[in-house]
Amino acid sequence: MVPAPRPTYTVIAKAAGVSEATVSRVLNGDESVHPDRAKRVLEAVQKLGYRKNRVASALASGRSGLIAVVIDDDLSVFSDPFWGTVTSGVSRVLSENGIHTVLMVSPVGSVDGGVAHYLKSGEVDGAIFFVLHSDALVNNLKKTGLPMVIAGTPHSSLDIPFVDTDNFGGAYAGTKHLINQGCQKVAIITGDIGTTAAKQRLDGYLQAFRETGKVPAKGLICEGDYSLGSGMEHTMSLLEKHPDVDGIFASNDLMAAGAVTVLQDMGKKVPEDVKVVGFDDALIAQTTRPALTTVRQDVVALGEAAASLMIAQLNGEDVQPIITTTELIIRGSA
Amino acid sequence: MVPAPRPTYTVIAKAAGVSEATVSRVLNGDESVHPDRAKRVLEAVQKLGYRKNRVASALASGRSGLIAVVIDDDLSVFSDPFWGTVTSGVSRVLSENGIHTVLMVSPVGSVDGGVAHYLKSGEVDGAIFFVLHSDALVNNLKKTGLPMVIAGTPHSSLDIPFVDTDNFGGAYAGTKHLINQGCQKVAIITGDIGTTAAKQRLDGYLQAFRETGKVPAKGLICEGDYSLGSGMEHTMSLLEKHPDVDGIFASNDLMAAGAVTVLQDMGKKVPEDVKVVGFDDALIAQTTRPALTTVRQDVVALGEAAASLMIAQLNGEDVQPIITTTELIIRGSA
DNA sequence: ACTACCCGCGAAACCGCTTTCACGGAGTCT
DNA sequence: AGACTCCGTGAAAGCGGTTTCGCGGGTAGT
Repeated sequence: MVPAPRPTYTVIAKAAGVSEATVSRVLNGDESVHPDRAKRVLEAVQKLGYRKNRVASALASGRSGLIAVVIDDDLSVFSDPFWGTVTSGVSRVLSENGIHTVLMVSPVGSVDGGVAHYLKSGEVDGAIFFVLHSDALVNNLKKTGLPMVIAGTPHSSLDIPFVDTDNFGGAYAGTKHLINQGCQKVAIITGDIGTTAAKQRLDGYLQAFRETGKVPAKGLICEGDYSLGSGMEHTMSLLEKHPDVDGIFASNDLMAAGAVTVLQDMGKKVPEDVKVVGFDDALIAQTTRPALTTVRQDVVALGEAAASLMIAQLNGEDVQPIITTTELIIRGSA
Repeated sequence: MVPAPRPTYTVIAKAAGVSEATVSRVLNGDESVHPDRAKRVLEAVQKLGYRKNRVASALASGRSGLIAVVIDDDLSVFSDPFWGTVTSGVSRVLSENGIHTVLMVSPVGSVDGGVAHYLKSGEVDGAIFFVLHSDALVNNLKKTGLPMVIAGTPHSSLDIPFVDTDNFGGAYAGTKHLINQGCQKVAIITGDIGTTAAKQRLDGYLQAFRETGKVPAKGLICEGDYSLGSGMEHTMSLLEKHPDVDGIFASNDLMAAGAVTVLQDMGKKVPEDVKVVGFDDALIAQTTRPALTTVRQDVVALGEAAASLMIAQLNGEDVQPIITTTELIIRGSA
């Protein structure tokens, strides 16, 4: 069976007794059409069940109604619920504005790869980047005038709008909490230090540390990579080199969970002997025993902020970076 | 700065000394063009850095090069790493085939909602559905001839290709393992029973149970919803009503993790007093103590299978449903 | 050598919508 | 009353490809 042929402007125009140009005006919210005619058009649209062909519309207008969400990585990032959640926040806000989300999960290595081509091809009206490993592409793309938003803080200081969690403040608060609870020797297990978020969290830790008047001993700063395994390994070597560690700030909950597990395996009690603070308030924070004290970030809000920054740009508005606040959630681990 | 205007067929045709029609033929792999001319075209394309405008191409050919991934739900589903992983598998395979993925995260309630309109509008060449709560839309869409793939088993028997994990077999194996380990009273915490996967897993459990010659006591079947919280609650009430439960099969790892946590909080030892088996082999399965014995499903493969089924359909091939196998991963919890 | 056929290729129509441009009529100004 | 603006509107020219159609020349058949 042949799918029912969809009506076109020609049909609507005829039915409403106006020209196609007028139909277009009405359908695009041009105020200058006489209300009576507009009404006739709308009725015809209604009656004939007309729906605009977005492809044709895109070709003629140069606006595709599509925004790319580019995740600079492979499967591993996306299997992290974090980005899934951000993405769905983005998708929801955009679709409320009649824009669809095109997903691109791929390493964005070169300025000349497939993703770059696609973004330059004008097929999308803008791009939102997650987990940028390098600013090269974004920097290059800036010249094309493509509206962009970066989720996470860019490495270099580009004047491209971005949204990010207050990593510094969150880490500061988390570390401060450990200190306030009486910890004398607080270590940090950082995330992948190639990411700005990890650096910022480290800075927050250092800041809190400095305020105590002490200098963080070497060896208290362990460079992890956000994985469960790295949380475990670093905790283990930490206990060897610094058996008197009594506080660990982990840059995410997964590593914090790893830390708790190892600590307990090594006979340390949490939080009595060693206190642990995580970051994210992921689900896992609730399943460890004791449950994790952690720095909560509002992930959905992050996605929504990214989307709204994009919408604002598409509307030609000036935009400022958005930093979302964190909240210290106190549970059993510290 | 104005973005460099991209060359069009007109330019390429002129440069290669052929007609636009020939350029189109060459670029679409029409064999009938003389090799020499084809070569000239290709050289011109190369030299001028030509890239086809997919929008124009879509309008003229009626093929958009876009596949929709429709997730019939709100944010909650996508925050589950499971679907994020499937999605990235889909996205990768599709993009290898020059197709982009449009993401739609939205309840697909009606046959007449926004998502339905979009899918009917011809903007996408096909649709892949996740977490279908109802077959209504799919059934309706079938008439339009839109190629579709369902990830997960459809509720009714539609002849729409689907990909799914062997839920029944996995649950059967998981339950059987509990029984083989000596469990006398095995309960199940199901997933959202509105999903076919949850039903199939329940069936697998029942099958294993029946083979023991016993009938599962009422109250041993707890209707959960895949959330951590429901795993915890059901385990709690289970322990009240059936203190002698010695095995729990949870329909996913999240609930299994909740179960383990609660069991331990209530003073039960896992696996000595109660054994627990999960499903998915999600990351969380490795972070509980003891780590979860669970039924692993290959999530990436599922996404890839869905994508390849779609590609096959687009190529006009006949396709059969794909059921991917599961594997019992034995860890500490059972 | 003459007609019939096939094949590679270009001209031109077309996909469905947007947007420029110019026109006619109403309203304004002198 | 005549000249001038302003405004709503339709005709038509694109947007950048794809595809049909038919032409001209080469091959084959008789």
